[in-house]
Amino acid sequence: MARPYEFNPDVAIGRAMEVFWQKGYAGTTPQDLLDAVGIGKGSFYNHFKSKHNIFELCLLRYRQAQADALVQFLKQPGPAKDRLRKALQTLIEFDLEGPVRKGCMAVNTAAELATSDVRAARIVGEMFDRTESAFVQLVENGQADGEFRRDIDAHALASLLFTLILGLRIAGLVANTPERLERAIDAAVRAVCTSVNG
Amino acid sequence: MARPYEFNPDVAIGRAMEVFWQKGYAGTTPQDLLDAVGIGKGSFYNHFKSKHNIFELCLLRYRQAQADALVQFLKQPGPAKDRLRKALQTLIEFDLEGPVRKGCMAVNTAAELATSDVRAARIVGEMFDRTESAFVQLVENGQADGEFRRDIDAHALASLLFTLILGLRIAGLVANTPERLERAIDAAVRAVCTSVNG
DNA sequence: ATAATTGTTGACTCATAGGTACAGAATTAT
DNA sequence: ATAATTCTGTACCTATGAGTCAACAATTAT
Repeated sequence: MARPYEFNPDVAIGRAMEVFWQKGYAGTTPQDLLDAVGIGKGSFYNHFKSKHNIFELCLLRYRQAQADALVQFLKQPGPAKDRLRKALQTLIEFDLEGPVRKGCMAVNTAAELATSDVRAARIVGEMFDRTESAFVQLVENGQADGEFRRDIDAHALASLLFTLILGLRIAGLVANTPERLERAIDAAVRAVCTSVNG
Repeated sequence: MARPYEFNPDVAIGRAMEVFWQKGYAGTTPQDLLDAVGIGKGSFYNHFKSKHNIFELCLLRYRQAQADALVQFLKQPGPAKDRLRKALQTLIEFDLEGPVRKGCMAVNTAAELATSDVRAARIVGEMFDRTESAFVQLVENGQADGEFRRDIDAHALASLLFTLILGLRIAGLVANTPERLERAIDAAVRAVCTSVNG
């Protein structure tokens, strides 16, 4: 019973997300968003209320997409150790592909806004919690199969691996070559898994 | 042969550094800096040229201070394993103390500016390189003494530990409790060191 | 066809970002 | 005392940030 949207809000959020992801919150201007989304200022503020509001929507979208991707990844068949290595390897390949290093939007947001934006910090914190939980699963699987060492608590190993990922994503932002990242991954997998020789 | 400064530029840089550290580059306004430094606009731009220029000075100052602190720390006597654990523990205590979570200025800068500011990225990248090198030393010591496992290359272990630190500093930004961080530290130390029972 | 409702456009606003320019103050050399 | 030099405070400037508002367009209910 009214005029319909001329744009798809979901698509708009996806486009805006890319901008925030690359430029950060403070670094993104309304004009950036208008250009990316391709609508006028009136429409923009009519639908999204404020810069901060659309930012939250973008962050939630990012979290959702990442959670899905991770679950998807962990569903794969095969030994836990292989899945771990593959996950980490895929991650740094993603982070290092292309000329522009966006890193992880959640990590970037933590660095920029954790101090000042309680709502953003909460969203990121919950995402971190969920992600770590997914790793607990992986580790428990790996321990059950004897691939991961059992002398260290599964939660502790998961925290280690998850925290390592956060570090990888920061390191990837300034890395010129993948070497450091690959060294870290290699050491992590070897340090966390039992050594099987053949 | 001219009017002397009415302020100490070194002190000014230290104050400005605190502001950038907490609010980020884009999030810091000229007014923030003037308030923190306590000088007028004319003086400010006369001495520091531009916001970006003083930011670089702050980042270099931060790097210097951190490098000194780390070297200082690694000079301490005692087993490498203890120094490692103490270093990590001290780090998260620093990051979690007080109500405001500033994190690490280099990490925050990487997250905010690595994409867009080549000069800042270089400074941060060099700082990362130096820090990792310091860890190589520690690991080699530890391996020589039989405290650290020798089946993983010292450089790889150092990369792992250094990357973990980056992750700890991100995780600390949104952590409500130190538990996750302590779990990660505990797992890391145990995964990297040989187990000595008694 | 018209009313009611909601989307769209673009002009407009106010404050601030990020600096510049310049007049005046403090110092040293002479 | 004065000149030369450099610092300091303040007014000023332009562009943009972030958003509001009013007129107009498109749709559905009746």
